[in-house]
Amino acid sequence: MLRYHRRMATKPYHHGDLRAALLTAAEAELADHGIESFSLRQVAKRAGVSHAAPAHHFGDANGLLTALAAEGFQRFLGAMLAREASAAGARDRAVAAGLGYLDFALSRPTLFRLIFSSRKPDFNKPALFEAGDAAYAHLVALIEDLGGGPPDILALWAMAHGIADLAAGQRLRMMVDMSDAERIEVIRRLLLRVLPG
Amino acid sequence: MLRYHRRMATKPYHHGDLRAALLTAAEAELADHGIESFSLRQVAKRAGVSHAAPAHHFGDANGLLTALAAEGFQRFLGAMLAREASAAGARDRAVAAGLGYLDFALSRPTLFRLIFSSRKPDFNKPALFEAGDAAYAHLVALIEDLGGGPPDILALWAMAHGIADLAAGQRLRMMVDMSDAERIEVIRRLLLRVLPG
DNA sequence: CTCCTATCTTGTCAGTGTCAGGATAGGGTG
DNA sequence: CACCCTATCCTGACACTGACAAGATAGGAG
Repeated sequence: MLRYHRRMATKPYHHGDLRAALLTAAEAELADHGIESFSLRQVAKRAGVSHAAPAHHFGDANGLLTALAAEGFQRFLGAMLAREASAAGARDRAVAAGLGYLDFALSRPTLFRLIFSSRKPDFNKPALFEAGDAAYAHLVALIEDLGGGPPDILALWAMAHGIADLAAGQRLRMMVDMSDAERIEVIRRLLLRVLPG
Repeated sequence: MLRYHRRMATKPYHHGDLRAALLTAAEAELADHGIESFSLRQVAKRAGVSHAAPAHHFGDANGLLTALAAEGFQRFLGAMLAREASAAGARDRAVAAGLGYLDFALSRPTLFRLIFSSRKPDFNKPALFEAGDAAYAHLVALIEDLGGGPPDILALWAMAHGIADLAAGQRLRMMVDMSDAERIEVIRRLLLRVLPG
């Protein structure tokens, strides 16, 4: 009884929404230390919970990263859709998607790496597979609206991904010196090079 | 004396060329388990040496990966040059470089990831910085031979890198079904889209 | 032959992921 | 209301990891 009241005064035994809290903590840890130094215990500590608490919600560390990757793919698609909202016509929409692709890579580089360059997430897990598939399906739809085929899909995807991945890795020194408007204009022209028609 | 002879019968105390042996062992470990599960002790075990032996040659784990990345960049440049050897003209040479870019990513995906998508290597270290710079300088030279400028450099680099990174991550299902000749022809056309002129 | 330095080993420490077993909360059943 | 049942969370333990300190060994310089 006494222990009960002392606990209630400080912190409840049951978190309430630990799963979501762990996901946000994991993303923060990922952004701070990178995927390669990712620590499950640090995530638990950041969420204010014991080191074994995540196991019940995600199984193991890869399970957490798999769930985070699935959520990341949704936000990745959201970043593209956000840019497309202010686009007129199929051609402009495809370009906007490419800009959204880059937006995501720049604003959340480690999440971008988790999604595209990590072996940790399990892509056989339905939640992640479907999230990734939805993003790809959207890309396909964009090209089909332009009357393009498989080679055009690959062209747009590779160009957008190449720019995004190099930018996420800070390999494009030439771009940090440019203003937002300049950068957008350069990327726009690059994407227009590879679009069909 | 007795211990001495027993040692010589099995394994010498001094390795002879441990530094090189550790680099090859590290690359093998990297290919087997990926960067994110890379273990310095496993590398030492594979090289048949104690777990603290690498420290003397590379300082810490990141030091080993930095040295490996520098060597990787040289082989990366070598892969491009190998393709360019059988090319006629500046235009064909730029396309060949892109094919070599992909060759490297497909034959050594984890080394490719170490070079372009990892935080572990220290790019301030001269050996690595210069190796990476040499590869970039070669790319610049290829475009300048074509009379292109900075946007054209970015265009070729982003397209080649996008294809290579997606392929290294096994994201291009459409390409595994194709023959080598088909794949080369598709990539060639993609690269020609972004070259100037 | 002696010493000196580079090289490699052994031993130890804190930190990590995962598993087993125990504690707690809250809801459903009698 | 009393009971228990399940999901949730914690504590403790184990093997593994990277890093450091101190000792052992080899081979060359003097």
